[in-house]
Amino acid sequence: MSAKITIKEVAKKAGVAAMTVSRVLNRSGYVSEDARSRVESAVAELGYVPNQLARGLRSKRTGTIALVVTDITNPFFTTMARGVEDAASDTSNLVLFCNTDENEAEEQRYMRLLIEKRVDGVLLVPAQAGQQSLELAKTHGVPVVVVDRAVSGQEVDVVRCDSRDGATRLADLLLIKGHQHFAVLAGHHGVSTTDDRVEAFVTAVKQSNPSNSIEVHYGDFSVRSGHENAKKILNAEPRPTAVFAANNFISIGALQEFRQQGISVPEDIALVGFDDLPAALVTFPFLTVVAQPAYEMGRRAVEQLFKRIENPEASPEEILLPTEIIVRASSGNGLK
Amino acid sequence: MSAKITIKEVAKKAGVAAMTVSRVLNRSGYVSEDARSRVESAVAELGYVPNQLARGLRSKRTGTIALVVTDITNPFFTTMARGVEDAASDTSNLVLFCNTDENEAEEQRYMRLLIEKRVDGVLLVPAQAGQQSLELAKTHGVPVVVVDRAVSGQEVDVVRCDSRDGATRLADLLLIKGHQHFAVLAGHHGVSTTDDRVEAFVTAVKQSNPSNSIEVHYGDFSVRSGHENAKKILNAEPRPTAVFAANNFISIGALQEFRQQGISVPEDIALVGFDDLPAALVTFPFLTVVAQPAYEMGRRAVEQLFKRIENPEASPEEILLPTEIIVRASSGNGLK
DNA sequence: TTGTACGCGTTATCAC
DNA sequence: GTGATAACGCGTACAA
Repeated sequence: MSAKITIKEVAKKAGVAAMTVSRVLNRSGYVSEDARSRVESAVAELGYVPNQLARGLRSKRTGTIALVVTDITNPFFTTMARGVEDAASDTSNLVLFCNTDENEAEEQRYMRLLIEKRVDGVLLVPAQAGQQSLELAKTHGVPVVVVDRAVSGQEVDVVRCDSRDGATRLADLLLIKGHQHFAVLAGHHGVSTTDDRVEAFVTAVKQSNPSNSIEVHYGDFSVRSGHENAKKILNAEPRPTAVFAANNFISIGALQEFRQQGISVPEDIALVGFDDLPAALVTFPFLTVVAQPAYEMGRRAVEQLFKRIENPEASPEEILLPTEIIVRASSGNGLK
Repeated sequence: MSAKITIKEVAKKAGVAAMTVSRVLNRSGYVSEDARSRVESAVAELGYVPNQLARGLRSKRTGTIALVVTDITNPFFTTMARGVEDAASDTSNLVLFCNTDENEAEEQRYMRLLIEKRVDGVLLVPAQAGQQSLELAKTHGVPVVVVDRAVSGQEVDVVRCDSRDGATRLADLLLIKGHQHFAVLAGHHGVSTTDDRVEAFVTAVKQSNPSNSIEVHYGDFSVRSGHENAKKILNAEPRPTAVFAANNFISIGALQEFRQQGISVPEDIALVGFDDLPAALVTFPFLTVVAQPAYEMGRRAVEQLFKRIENPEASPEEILLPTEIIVRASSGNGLK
C-alpha cells in the first residue's frame, strides 16, 4: 500500500519541480526532452496517478458528466445510456447516472448533488417541466443539454425526436386500414412526449374524419399503466379497434392485458406504439412501432454538451433526430 | 450568474467564521442555535452549494462509487445497475458507470480513471480474471467488491450467485425428461460464470449416464455468439435434443437461429438457459431459466462495499445469493 | 461555543 | 525551458 504518491514525490524523483511534472502530464508548455523522459520514468516507477479532485479544484474541469433519466431499466434509456457512455469514453470522460422515476423532487435532489460534484455538464431527461432543475443548473453555471423531451420557455439545447411526426404516421397507417374507433394509452400529462404524441394522433384521426371516435387515457410510462388503461378500453362503447400506446412499456402492458383477457392482437384489436425493443431482446418482432434512435441520441447529446462547454455563449440549438416507422404484425391488415 | 459562492461568503453574510458554517453543514461539533439559524438562512439566500472537490480533497471521501460492467445494455446488468443506484442513492452517493465489453484493457483503463477521480469504491464485474485491475485498485487503496463473477487467488469481497448449482438443476430437469444428447452454448472460456456453468452441467449429464453425449461450444455472452454456436449444433451428429445456453443473450440468439432454420422449440429441441428477462420486457414468458436476483445483487454489493469502506481490515467475504429455477415452455415435456 | 492556521494536491502566473 | 509562489474551497487540529 504505497502511501499516496503525489506530484511532488514524482518531481523529487525526477529531479525537477512539480510544475514540470504537471507540464509533462498535461502536455502544456515547453519541456526539454531530457526532463520529459525523466519525469515519465519516475511516473511509471512510482505508479503515480494524478488526483482529479485537486486538479479539478484548480482547473474547473472534472472530466465527468451526468446522465439523468427517469429509469435506466427502460431499454430506450439503457440504449441511450450506452451511447452516452461510449461518446464520453472517447474523450476519457466518465458518466454519472441518476434515476428520477419521473419525480421532480428527485430530479432536483440529483441536480444539487451533481452541482456539488462540479460535473462538467448534465444530460437531462426532464421528469416533467424541468424548470426548477434547469434554473438551478443555470444559477450555478452548469451546462445542460435536455434529451428526449422538449421544455418550454427555456434557453437550452435539446436533442430529441419529432414525436408529432411519428404519431401522425402511426395514425395514418391505421386510418388507411379503415379504423374508425381509436384509443390512446398515454403517459403523464405535461410531459412533452406525451402531449405531442396525443395531440398529433388525435388531430390526425379527427382530420381524417370528424366522426371518428377517440378516447385518451393518461397514466405514466409504465407496464402497470399499460395494463390499467388497456382494461378501460375493453369496456368502452364503442370498443376501439385500434390502440396507440405512447411508449414501449405501455405497449407491453397493454399486450399482456389483452392476452390475459383473451383478446387477440391484431385480430381483435390493432396495436401500435412508440419505441422499438432492441433486437437483442426480442425473439418475435411483433409490434408496429415508431423507433427512435436512442443510441444516436445519446451520442449526439454528448457532442452537443461538449460544444456547449466549449462555447457557453452560443445560442441554444434544438436537434431533431429522424424516427423510423417499422410495420410489423401488431397493426394488422385492416378491418374486414 | 451569481459568481461562485464559497463558504467564506456564507460566513461573512452570517457574521461567523467559515469554520462555523462548515460545522453547521456537516453537523459536526457544537454550534449555537443562534449561529446555526443565521448560517442556514445565509446558505439559503445565497443558494450556496458546497464544493465536493475541495471537500473530498480534505476529507478523502467523494460520495461517489463506480459500477464497472461488461455491457449495461444486457438487462441483467441494467437491473443490477438499478439496484446499485437505488442503494447508493439512499445515502446520497452517486454512481459512475463503465462498460468494458469484456475487454481487460478497457477495464484497466477505466480503473485508472476511477482512481484519478478518487472514487470511494468500485463494484467490478471482471471482464476476465480481473487480476490486474484488482492489483491496481489495491495498490491505490481503492476498495473493490467483485460482482457476479468469482476471481481466483484474490483477497476480495465477492457478491454473486452459485452458477454450479443453477446449471446442475437445469441439467437435472432435462435428464428427468429423458434427454441423452446435449449441447452447451457457453460464454468466454476463463470467465468464472462460463466455466462453472459448463463444468457443472457436463458433470451432471455424465454422472447421470456416462454414455450421454454432450458438446460444448465456447463463444461469448452475445446474441451473435448464440446464433453462431446454435448453427453448429444443428449440424452435429447425433443432433442434441437439449441445449443449455449460458446466458440470456445466448438464449435469444439461439432461439432466433432455430426459428430461422424452422426448428421448433421445444418440439424439435429443448432450450434452457441462465438469466431471466425482466417481466416488463416480455409478452410471452417462454424460456425455462435459472433466474439470478440481479437487482438484489446490486444492492447487496453496495452494502458490502460500504462495509468494506468502513472497515478496510475485515476479512473478505463471499456472498452467494440464491437463484430460482423457472420452468416454462422452452424446456418441453420430454422426449416421446 | 467559536475562531485561526495550515494543509489536502494540483495548476496559473509570473519570474528567472 | 524551468521553478517558486499563490490560490482553488474546504476540513482538521488546535487554541481561545
